[in-house]
Amino acid sequence: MDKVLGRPRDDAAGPALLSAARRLVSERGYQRVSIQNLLDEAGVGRQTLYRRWPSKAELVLDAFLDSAGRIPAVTEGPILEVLTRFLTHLFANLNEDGPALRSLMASAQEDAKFLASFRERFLQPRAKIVKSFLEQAVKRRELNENFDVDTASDMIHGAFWYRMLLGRPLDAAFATKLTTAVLKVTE
Amino acid sequence: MDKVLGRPRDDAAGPALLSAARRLVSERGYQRVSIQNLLDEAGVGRQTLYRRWPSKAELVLDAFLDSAGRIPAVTEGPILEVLTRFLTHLFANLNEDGPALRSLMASAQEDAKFLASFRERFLQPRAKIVKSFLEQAVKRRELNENFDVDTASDMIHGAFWYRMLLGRPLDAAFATKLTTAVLKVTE
Amino acid sequence: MDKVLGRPRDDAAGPALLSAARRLVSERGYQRVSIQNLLDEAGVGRQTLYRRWPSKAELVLDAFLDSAGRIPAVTEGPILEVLTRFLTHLFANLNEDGPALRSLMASAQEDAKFLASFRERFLQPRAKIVKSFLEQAVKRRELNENFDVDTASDMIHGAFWYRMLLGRPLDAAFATKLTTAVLKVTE
Amino acid sequence: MDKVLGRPRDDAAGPALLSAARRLVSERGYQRVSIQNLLDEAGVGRQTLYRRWPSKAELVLDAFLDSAGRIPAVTEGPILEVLTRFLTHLFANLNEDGPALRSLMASAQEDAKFLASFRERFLQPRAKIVKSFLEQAVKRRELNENFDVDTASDMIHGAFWYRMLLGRPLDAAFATKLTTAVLKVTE
DNA sequence: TGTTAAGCGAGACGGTACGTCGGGTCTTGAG
DNA sequence: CTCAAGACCCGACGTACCGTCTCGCTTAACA
Repeated sequence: MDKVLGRPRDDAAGPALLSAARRLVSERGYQRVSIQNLLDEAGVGRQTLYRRWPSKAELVLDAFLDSAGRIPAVTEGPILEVLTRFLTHLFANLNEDGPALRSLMASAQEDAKFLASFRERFLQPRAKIVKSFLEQAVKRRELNENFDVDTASDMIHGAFWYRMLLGRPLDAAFATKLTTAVLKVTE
Repeated sequence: MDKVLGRPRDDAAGPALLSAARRLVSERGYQRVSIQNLLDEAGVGRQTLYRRWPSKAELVLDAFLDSAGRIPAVTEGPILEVLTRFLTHLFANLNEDGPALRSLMASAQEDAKFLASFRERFLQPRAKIVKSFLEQAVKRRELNENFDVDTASDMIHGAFWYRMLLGRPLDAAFATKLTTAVLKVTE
Repeated sequence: MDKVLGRPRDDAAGPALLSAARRLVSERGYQRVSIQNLLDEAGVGRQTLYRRWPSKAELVLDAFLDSAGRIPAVTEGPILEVLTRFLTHLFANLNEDGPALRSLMASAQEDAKFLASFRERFLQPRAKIVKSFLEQAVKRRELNENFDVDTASDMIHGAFWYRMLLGRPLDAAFATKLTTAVLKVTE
Repeated sequence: MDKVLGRPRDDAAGPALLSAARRLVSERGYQRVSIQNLLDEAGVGRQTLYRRWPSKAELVLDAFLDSAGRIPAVTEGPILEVLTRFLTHLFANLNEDGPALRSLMASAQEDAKFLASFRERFLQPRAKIVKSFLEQAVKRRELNENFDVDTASDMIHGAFWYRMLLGRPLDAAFATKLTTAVLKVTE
């Protein structure tokens, strides 16, 4: 099974492209990195990239996919603390990756296929974490059973993306204000 | 004192470009409209555009600037109604202009100067309307005096931009949910 | 050696451009043919032209390089006849290619590098033919051994270019007058 | 008659443009001087130029018209001397004006109307001088009565233009060689 | 003295061409 | 079948000129 004819794929090529993407996009910004730049940096041929990703956007998405992904999703403690801690860590990571994420969101606006990828692979997983926090809090009666988890999630992610896209700072203070405001809803 | 040397600019050229931009971008989408398309549609020379706007993005921003700007900012009635009414109208207008606005937000992510324009000329004026609603409600004790107007505004605009950028629907139902959630804060 | 990395150049593209250049320049004249016209006619991309030639002038030079090059350089017979026959054929060919050659000479006046190309690749080879005729005639004592071959060549080519650049006719009659005058020098 | 309504033309504007043309074209070369450069240099409006000349080429032609025009057409002495003296002076003047004249000849190749001007106003007058030398020499039996004045003139001017257009030197030595060769014809 | 009309500098106008750049596809020979 | 290399077609971009036009002002001759 799994007959593999011909020369096997170079296992190093993919990672080389991912790290090239991370490095160059962090340095210069998404738009100012051309595909040729990535190929040169990774020492890789053109087709080798297109064999693995359909576009620059998808490659860069993969390169930054684990951004803010290693956030310790500690569930213990009151929901206010849990959420604030999560957002604080999230925001801290954005100092580095924020610019790339903004560019990815921008690319998604002109390419429906990429928007779908971006939602499914990046945004929804992060939304689910927040929703699960809230759902657990509802379950253990910390939040009212009528609490609108979906809208709350939209408001949290919306507010943070909105500020990020506008180039406004995201810090611990804002994390606190945000969670406080969202959770007050059920007070 | 406002020296007016040389042939005066053609008063019709600017509007012609603006309406060309509005028309073409609405039809085909921002990315699929080239500068040449705009020139042809407006019947105008290349320099005439570059004399007035530094980029396609700035022109299109101007073209869609009054989008959702004619929304009846009626202040009367309870804040919940006022805000819901405002957002419902706003969302209704976005069926037409939404795609263009998404493209403008995207352009702003790769061009700091344009982001500044976009914030000052488009986003902030709209944010001010919402904030003034909330401030008036605070003043007349409809909302608690500790109500965090700024964060509430970020959550409202954030949630709506977030949904729009993700291609999710913006309708009256969401307007209601959103205002309800935000205002519950002071209950 | 002669490393051949990457996709080889399309052997058809160059000839397609050359024949497009020949066809269009002959029809409309050099100035009225844009680079885009050539690309469209040849069914070729922009870079494909710029990869092969640095300018329109160089391409057109190549296209007309063999113009008047297939002239039967028959050496037999008295020098007067040889030269007259050569010039008559040369002039006959210029009905078609004259306009292009005039444009090339014009282009050469504003571009030193192109002038060098034009001299080396077009003018000097043609000058050599005439000089060799005269040198052979000197060698076989048909012309005086003091005969100034270089100046004679300048006068012949000068007279013909001068008339051509001035839009005056070049016919068999002029060929005869010219050779007669030049050769009388040693009578 | 000659009713002159309206503001009279500024007598200084024409000369200002002529001298601007002379100065700039001598410095940078014809092609690298734009019409705007000429206007700026002359401190003159666009329409003021176009009211006087139909094109840059015509203006520059006027600017360099008297080039080599002040050559002392001394008729005395043997034709060889007369002609050599004339050409030597002519060539001496070309060190300065040669580049401009080459550009004018180039412009004439793409513009039939300008070619006519250039012939009539520049080339023919100079050709006439040479022809009159030769005709006088024929009249006084210094040259054979069958001497082909027209062809000789073409060869002289042709040879000198040819060398000039090819960027080859024009000096007293060449003047001598040229006249010697041409006049040998009747020996 | 006031009117008329052309000239003036300035600069905007519609066009056209240019050379560069980037994107995604295709095609070599080598591995 | 993959690899690096690099050619292919396409099309957008911003710049630079060109020759025409239009503004408010100036300069005379005419009324």
